[in-house]
Amino acid sequence: MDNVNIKKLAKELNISTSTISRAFNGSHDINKDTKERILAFAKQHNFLPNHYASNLRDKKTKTLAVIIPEIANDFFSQAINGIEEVARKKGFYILLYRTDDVFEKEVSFVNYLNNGKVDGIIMSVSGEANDHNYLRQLESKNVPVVFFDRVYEDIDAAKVTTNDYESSFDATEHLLKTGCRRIAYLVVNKSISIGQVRMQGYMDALKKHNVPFDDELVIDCSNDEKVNYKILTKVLQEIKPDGIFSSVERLAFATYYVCNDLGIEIPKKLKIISFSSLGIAPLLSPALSTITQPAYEMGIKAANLLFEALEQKAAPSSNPKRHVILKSKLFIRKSSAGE
Amino acid sequence: MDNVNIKKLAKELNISTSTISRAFNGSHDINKDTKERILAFAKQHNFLPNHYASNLRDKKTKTLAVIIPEIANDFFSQAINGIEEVARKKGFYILLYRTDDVFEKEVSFVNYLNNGKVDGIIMSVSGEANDHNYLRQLESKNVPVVFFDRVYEDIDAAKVTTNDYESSFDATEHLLKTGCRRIAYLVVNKSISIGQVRMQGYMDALKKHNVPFDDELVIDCSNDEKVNYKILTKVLQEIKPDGIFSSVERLAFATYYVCNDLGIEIPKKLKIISFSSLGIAPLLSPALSTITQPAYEMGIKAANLLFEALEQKAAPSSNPKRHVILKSKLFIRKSSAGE
DNA sequence: TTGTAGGCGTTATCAA
DNA sequence: TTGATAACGCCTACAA
Repeated sequence: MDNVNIKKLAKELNISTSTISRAFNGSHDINKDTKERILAFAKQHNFLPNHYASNLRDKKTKTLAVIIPEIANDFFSQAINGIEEVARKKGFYILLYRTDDVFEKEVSFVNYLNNGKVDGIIMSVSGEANDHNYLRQLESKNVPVVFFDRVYEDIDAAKVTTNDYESSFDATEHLLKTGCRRIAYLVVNKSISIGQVRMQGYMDALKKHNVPFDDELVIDCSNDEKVNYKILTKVLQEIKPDGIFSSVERLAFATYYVCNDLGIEIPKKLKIISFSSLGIAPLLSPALSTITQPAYEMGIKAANLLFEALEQKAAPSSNPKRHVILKSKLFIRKSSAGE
Repeated sequence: MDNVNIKKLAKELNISTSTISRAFNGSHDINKDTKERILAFAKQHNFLPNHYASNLRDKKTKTLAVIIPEIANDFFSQAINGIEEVARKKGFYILLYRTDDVFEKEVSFVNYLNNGKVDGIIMSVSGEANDHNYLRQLESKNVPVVFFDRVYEDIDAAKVTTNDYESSFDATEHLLKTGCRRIAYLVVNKSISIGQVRMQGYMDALKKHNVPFDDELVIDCSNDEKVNYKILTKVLQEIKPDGIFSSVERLAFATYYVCNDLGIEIPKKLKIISFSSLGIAPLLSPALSTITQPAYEMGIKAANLLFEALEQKAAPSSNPKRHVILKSKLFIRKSSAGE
């Protein structure tokens, strides 16, 4: 009996398809013995109701999409862990998509999802001042979206972020207190909201301490490691900052490499602090000071918000579109130590 | 016009559903103008053929499952990148599942997939001397499986691994040449095949250099960081190895932490080398010597093998079940430097 | 080049 | 407690 389906099973068992269906769907309108007999026989024949057929009937996919800029990154991989955790408990599947920070990929993938492929979407975005209609179309199809970390302000969806402004302010202030006066701000994409918020914290801390803001010290980097290496080499040689506040982990690493090669001592000649979820930051040479976001918890929270929205959809009452802000932690280590 | 489907579209356009279907499936049996008119109208109404309905007809899901022990790990996240890369080009979706190295989760997830949910599976396994019938059932349903890195030898599927034996041999020999005589082998699960192969390389290198194998130096660790910390503290204090060969990145990090706390100097008092895909290994204090597997390439290769199998299924001719072995690279850094 | 119609495998409704 | 049946949305063989 190849390619078992509910009909063949029904024939074999001399029973109707509906009863079999009931056996699999936890219905109580079924005799216990019948149910057991069916499940045993089904197991023996390696049968499970076809997921796609069920979906077609129910319009529930039990699947959610996770769209993120990168996977090989401690922040995002920990966030995925959190999402996975929740999804698993709910019996949901996870569809993963990586945008490489390319806005067009994000758009094209979201558009693909616009056909009932998933029940909901969790994403960390890759664009900013763009046309976000592709997301509004999802709304119109009742596919809830939850943003985490990198969000679009103009889209009315649930959001999970961290207290980026405060953290940036504190980190910058910390560098100032250790004596830095020329603090470079490293960013990958100045224009995205998260880059802007973090920069605002940086600027306000400077202001508070009467250190003039210098445009030259805002270093716009790329996604290409080699390009970043060149940019940073030039910065360290020519602009000569005495402190680095990196809004992205990757750029802190690049700075370490450049310092190694140029023989610049950290923290003696240059102090560094960075947003980073790297677990082994204490093991770096020197140990890296970090602003560490609760990546795992953010994933958990984002998933929970999504499930709230999904359950709302079933029984709408309150507004599940909330903005949750979790706190990052500042870890001061050797890389930004004072004398 | 809410909940657009092919029928409503047909009515609106005064055209049959088949023609619309043709417009979306690259059929050539359709007038160019008609096609354009349909696609334009569909786009305007935000319509895309329902994925689940198409699948039900075609029995093709355009989806593949990736099952791995962990996500927040440089090796696996890079491998996912490779898989994603290939899948994207083929227009496939990726369903991600993490087992946490728990065999039961692997079994239960694979069983869930046994209902036409995916076209194929790529996995790195989490068990060993177990009953693998749950995988054989997939075979019987013609769902191809490709293993990478951690494989089940007894399952006849395509496999992608690295030259673990050689690498382990070389790494151990390297430690011996720098003067180590009491080299501890750190492993998470001795019994899984990859742990065994790596250990064999270790043992054979010892033998070649006439260093007796000491069972006490094989350290079986756990998945819990705290437990590992305790185990390793005890090992370093009581068994006092002069070299560490770690089969898993995580355990090398744990060793670093313990050495920091016990004040054991690396590499002076203890030399370390580890399997690891960590990009910033050179930035550790001291820089970590690594055996680095081509994680990304392994992902690419695994995905390619899977697609070969899928295409075979369509037109069976040769046997796509192959075993590809890629080479790891040894990077000798400060952590295992001689005097 | 286009249209008609049946069926993919499941489940909910209704009737028995 | 069980059974018959229609419908979910799409695609393809066949007819026109």
